[in-house]
Amino acid sequence: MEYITSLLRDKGFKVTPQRLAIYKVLARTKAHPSAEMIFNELQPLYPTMSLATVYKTIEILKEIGLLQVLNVGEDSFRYDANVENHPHIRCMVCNRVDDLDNIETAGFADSVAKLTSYRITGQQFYFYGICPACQKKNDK
Amino acid sequence: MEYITSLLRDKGFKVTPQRLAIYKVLARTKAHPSAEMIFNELQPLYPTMSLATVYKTIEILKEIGLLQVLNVGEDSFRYDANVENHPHIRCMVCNRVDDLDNIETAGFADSVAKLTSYRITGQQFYFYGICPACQKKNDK
DNA sequence: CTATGTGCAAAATGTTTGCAGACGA
DNA sequence: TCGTCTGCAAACATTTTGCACATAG
Repeated sequence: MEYITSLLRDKGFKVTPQRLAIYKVLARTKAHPSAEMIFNELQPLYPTMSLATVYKTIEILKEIGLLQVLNVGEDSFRYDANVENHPHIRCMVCNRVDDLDNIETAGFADSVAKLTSYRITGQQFYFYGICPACQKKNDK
Repeated sequence: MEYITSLLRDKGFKVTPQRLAIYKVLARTKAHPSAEMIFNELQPLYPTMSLATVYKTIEILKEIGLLQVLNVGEDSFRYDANVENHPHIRCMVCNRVDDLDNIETAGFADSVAKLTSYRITGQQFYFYGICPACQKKNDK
């Protein structure tokens, strides 16, 4: 948490309560919230904050490497303060998005580079399915 | 191409010139076009076709399993008439999207299922980088 | 002939932008 | 104090919807 403060300053951005609050929401959760989810969560504490501020802050956090952007096939983007490369899985019923740690995905980039002559800069692995909770609901 | 005709009819959809034309565009290309790209390509031949028709047709083609939807991190979706599961790679400079055949991605789903208790229904692997052509341009 | 499809325009959704006043350094 | 940031409203881009007319079967 002190990290974001000095990182913002180092990169020439000002440290504001809004920016800290938005990052704190992301850092605390594993729910991979969208901009609107972040906005809603902050409403009680920061009733005057606008969605535009959320988007502008996300842009900065992405730029300084404090979050990564996810595209799980919804209309909106989701954000993850865990910037390490790891796969994600979305429940197509309740739309929750979970991390998949413990899945080995390194090594792909090299073979892709050899196969295509692309210079690889990133990767995202997404899985889709039905989460345990939604499976139970449907069984009833 | 005769396949789509009978498939549409079997599923209770009517066969129209627009639907055939849209599918033909998708079936012929490996460029993974967006709705607007499809629309633009059909403009000369079908000047009265509307974007709404493109979207409605895409919805049907997805439903009957003739296309898959891609999310390569852009604001719009892209579509692929190759419905087999295969990874994709996007050039972050020119935004072209290429197929990655010859990359083994099966086997993941099983270990994900075991690890998470999700019932897996699909997966998408995306790579990001710079394509050979754009690398050359930048070197100059 | 009838039900479904098309094309238009309007609406809905998610995101971005411009700008006046607020505030961090 | 000065330059950046916030919050608002308007603009934008993509996709969806409602409806009158057209058309496949």
